[in-house]
Amino acid sequence: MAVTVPTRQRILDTALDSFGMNGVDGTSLDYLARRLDLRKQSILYHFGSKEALFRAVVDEAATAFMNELDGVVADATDVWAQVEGTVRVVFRLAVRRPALLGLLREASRPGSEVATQLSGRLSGHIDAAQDSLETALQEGRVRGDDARLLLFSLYSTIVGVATEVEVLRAMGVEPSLRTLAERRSELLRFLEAALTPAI
Amino acid sequence: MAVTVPTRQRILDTALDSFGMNGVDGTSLDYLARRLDLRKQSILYHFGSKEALFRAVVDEAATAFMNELDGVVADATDVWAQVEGTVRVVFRLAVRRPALLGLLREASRPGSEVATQLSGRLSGHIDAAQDSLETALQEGRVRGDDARLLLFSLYSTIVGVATEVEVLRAMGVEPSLRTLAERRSELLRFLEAALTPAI
DNA sequence: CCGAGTTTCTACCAATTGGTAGAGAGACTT
DNA sequence: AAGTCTCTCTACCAATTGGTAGAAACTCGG
Repeated sequence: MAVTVPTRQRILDTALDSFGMNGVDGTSLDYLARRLDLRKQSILYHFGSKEALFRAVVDEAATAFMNELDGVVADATDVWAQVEGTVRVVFRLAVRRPALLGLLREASRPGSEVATQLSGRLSGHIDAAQDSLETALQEGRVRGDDARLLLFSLYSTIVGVATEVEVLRAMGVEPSLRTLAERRSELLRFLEAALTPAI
Repeated sequence: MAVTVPTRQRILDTALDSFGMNGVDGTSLDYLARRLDLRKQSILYHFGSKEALFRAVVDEAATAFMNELDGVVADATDVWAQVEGTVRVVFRLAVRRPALLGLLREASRPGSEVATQLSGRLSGHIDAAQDSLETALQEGRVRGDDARLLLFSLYSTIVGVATEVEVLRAMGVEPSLRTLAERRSELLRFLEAALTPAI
């Protein structure tokens, strides 16, 4: 049986895709409506304005991202397993849902107004990760001083390596499933070295 | 004596600033003209189209970025000194010319058409860095396998930590000169650990 | 079958977009 | 003084932007 997706959800999905791939400014309501085989007024009926639509999409993206991470953190026994899991999740998203990562990039642009909103939605996860990193630091299982800044370095590295495909191309590596896998294992060795305490 | 900057250069500077801070789609020619106290037709006289202006700005940004890096690489005696220098340069830019880093981010967006152009302008530097990293790897002075992928990890980490201010804010760290300095030393320890060969 | 939501539509709108055509101003050469 | 070259201007333009007003379909309980 053909399950019909509610219009509101279809709009959210298509907007997430286009906002993530072409940017918010690079996406017009008319373009979205065309892709959805709708009139833009129907979009405006569901989400009063383009701004409001963007905010809803950011919320959707934050939820999707958290859901992906949730499974990982639940299974993880120690910090290193959490790092490995996060890498796995982010790289899977880079393949299956690049628009999702693109949207996070868009929403976390310096000076972005939705950034605070995004922060709020993710703060729970961030705090949890920070706590477990803090503990590992105190017990000497991980190298480093400041848990927050260490977490920040980890995040920047993982997301950067997974998403900066154009920089990679500039280095003469054509993005593909194989080079992505190589990138991933190189990244894991990199992070392991960065986190392993000096003997 | 008041040195008058040529109009063409003024346009480039203002466009670099606005493209980097608000994005290309978020910058209209009229807005640029207003900031320059000009009519947009004058902008179009100097750079046939907005596309062409963007390409010129990318070129300008690539040159500026390379000039900043040049001094560092020239003085650097070994790989670690190069890394340290690159961190210094990128962090200085994050303070003094955030728009420049913003523009590189804009130009290196996945699927960007100017990305190839940017690559071309930076390929010399990339190759040089890769070579010196390759040598260090072979001599065992640095941990790792693939010089290209290692360089890519390094770049992603450095630029990410220097520019992802909204993510940092999400972690409860308000960006300021002091926290920037802390971020920088944490990053250096992080990178040092990641690059130091196992004993 | 009927009325009340709910949803999507047509018909507009003012403002803004990037871009063209061509006039005029200033400087420099001859 | 005349002509030429460089540059900035006014005057437009068609297309597109996000958004409003209100009519037409739907769906569904009574």
